[in-house]
Amino acid sequence: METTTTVREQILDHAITLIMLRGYNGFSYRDLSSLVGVKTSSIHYYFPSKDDLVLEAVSEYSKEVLNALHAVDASLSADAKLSKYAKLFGRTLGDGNQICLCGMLAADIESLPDTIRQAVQAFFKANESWLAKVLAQGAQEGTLAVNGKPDNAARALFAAFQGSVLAARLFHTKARLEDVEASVRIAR
Amino acid sequence: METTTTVREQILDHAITLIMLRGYNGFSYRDLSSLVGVKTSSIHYYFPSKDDLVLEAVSEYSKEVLNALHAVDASLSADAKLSKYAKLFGRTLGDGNQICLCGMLAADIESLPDTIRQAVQAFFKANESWLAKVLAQGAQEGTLAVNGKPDNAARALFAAFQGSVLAARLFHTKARLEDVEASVRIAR
DNA sequence: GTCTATACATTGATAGAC
DNA sequence: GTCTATCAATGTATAGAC
Repeated sequence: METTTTVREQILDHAITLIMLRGYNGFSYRDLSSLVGVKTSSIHYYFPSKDDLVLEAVSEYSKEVLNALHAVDASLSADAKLSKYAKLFGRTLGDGNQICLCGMLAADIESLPDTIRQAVQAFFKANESWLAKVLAQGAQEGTLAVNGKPDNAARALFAAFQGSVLAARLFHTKARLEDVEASVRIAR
Repeated sequence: METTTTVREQILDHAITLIMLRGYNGFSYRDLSSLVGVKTSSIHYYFPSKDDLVLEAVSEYSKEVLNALHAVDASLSADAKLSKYAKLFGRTLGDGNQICLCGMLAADIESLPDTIRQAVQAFFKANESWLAKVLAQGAQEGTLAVNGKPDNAARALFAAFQGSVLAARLFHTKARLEDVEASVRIAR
């Protein structure tokens, strides 16, 4: 099957990859130009400013991740759901030393306009709320160790995942992600 | 008392602040030039390349933070030590939307030479090992909820602190740091 | 040590031909 | 839509006078 990929889509995909690798200030239209094979002026045709491009990158990335979360089988046990989540978070790491796009942009947030901040905030909230449900389920099942209220614990857990991909890439090991998973899983 | 501050120290201090605010690719010698009041060529006199400057920034920052950790009263209870740590982590936030310098550089790590990677790794390890001791103490005292081995839990906890300062700045609230503290503190 | 002057590449962005 | 051509601004860095 032949999948048609428009130039616009290629630009956006490579932009997402580059942001996850080097951050907002670490890639340029020229980088995209050589990756996609069109001139920088053509990129400006699709995305007039860099902020336009990044905002769309956040939207696209968020859509993909949230779709993946929604696709997790609701009938699974809480600790199984958490494993899926950890795998999702670590996937990009192995392929190319990338971290979560929204975690990266959170680091770059002081260089970015408010529109992007809001989009990144929305991504954080969606993940935290998904994790809160999983933690609540895990507490009820007795499969996950939840200290305090699920909402608070979910925010702490999401932060731990964000921090752990940073460390995983820094140390070239996925073990850091497993540490986070282990910190809430009840040993059997 | 008159504290003499050399130009070199001023450059380094402002560099640390700027890295914590905008990251490696988000500040320039020109920024430092206008902050310190010397020309960029003078900055090159002290720090020939930007990487030299950043490496020294990591050393200086690490020294300060580790000194602060060492200064925490050893006779305190584990949860009191954890409070001190959280406060330490959140301090820079309030003053100017800064996050941990080494957390920021971990995000920028793909743009940096290996010397800096090693320095950032050392900072991570030192913090994780300090936290591991606190968690072990807390488990014994019954003041902290530690799931699994202290070493693993400490890495997860440090990641949570790193992630939570990102979120705290993103949402303009220190509550995210308190969530992390609450996730390990046993309610009384 | 600090400056002036400058080199030289890269950056995001625009105008206009095709 | 994609290109060529060009822009002004910014980036790190160096040479050499004082």
